[in-house]
Amino acid sequence: MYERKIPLNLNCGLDLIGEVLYGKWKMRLLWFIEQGNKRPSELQRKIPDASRRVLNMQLKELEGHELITKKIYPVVPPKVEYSLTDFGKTLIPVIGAIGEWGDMNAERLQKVITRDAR
Amino acid sequence: MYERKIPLNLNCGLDLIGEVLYGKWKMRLLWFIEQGNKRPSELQRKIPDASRRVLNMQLKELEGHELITKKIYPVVPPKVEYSLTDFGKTLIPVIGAIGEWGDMNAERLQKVITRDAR
DNA sequence: ACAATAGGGGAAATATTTATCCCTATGCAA
DNA sequence: TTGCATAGGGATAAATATTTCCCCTATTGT
Repeated sequence: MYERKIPLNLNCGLDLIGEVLYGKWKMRLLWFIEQGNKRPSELQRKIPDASRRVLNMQLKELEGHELITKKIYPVVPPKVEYSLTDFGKTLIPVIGAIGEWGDMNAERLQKVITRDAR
Repeated sequence: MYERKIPLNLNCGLDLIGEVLYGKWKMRLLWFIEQGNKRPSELQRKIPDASRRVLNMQLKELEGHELITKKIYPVVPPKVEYSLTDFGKTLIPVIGAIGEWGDMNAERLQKVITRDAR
């Protein structure tokens, strides 16, 4: 995959959750899966700004971290469905809280983010 | 600073909060500032794994996003104190929830993260 | 024969983020 | 007088993340 040069920090809860939740699209993936968008193509439509490749990679990582499971139906054309694990489900309220704060403060955030153009 | 090539996504709450909270150390910075560690050197001691440079940069971004304020005392040697803004304070419960989930699931997270060595 | 569908992945190029190194300045203590 | 603490920043290198491009699977329909 990729050999890390800088050791992971796994000291506190924030470090740990960061390891499984960093990745530009991971929270959205979990969120949309929870909402019933189980198939890869659905997820890709929900998140059109992400490249297909990266969604696959992040899905695989989420699976490796036991937050989702992948079910492959042996049919043609292929059919795949992702679901949250029980573990993954416990993360939904947290993601909900995060998104809610963002929504509640959307205007102000828009302003401060676009101000310094970055 | 840095000229972005890929446009920002600012569609939903998750995008927005991501813009202000991504950055390896930002959540910890906010957290520690809230705990009363106001001076840069204190923060650096609290987060020894981060390079000094990056902490400064991320602090500056947090300031630009109106989550913290910076007070410079005109003394020598220099003294600087950061504080959360009212806006920043509203983020603390969210960060708390995130860290708490990480702490609660620390063992399991340790396991799944280190398993695939990355 | 060929396109369309649905899912996936290797390799290389880009983008972005962090780290490293070196330099500024002042006052105090050993 | 050297060293340390305090705060900060430029330049550059390295690490990591994401995107782009192209290819592969197998079947069904035209």
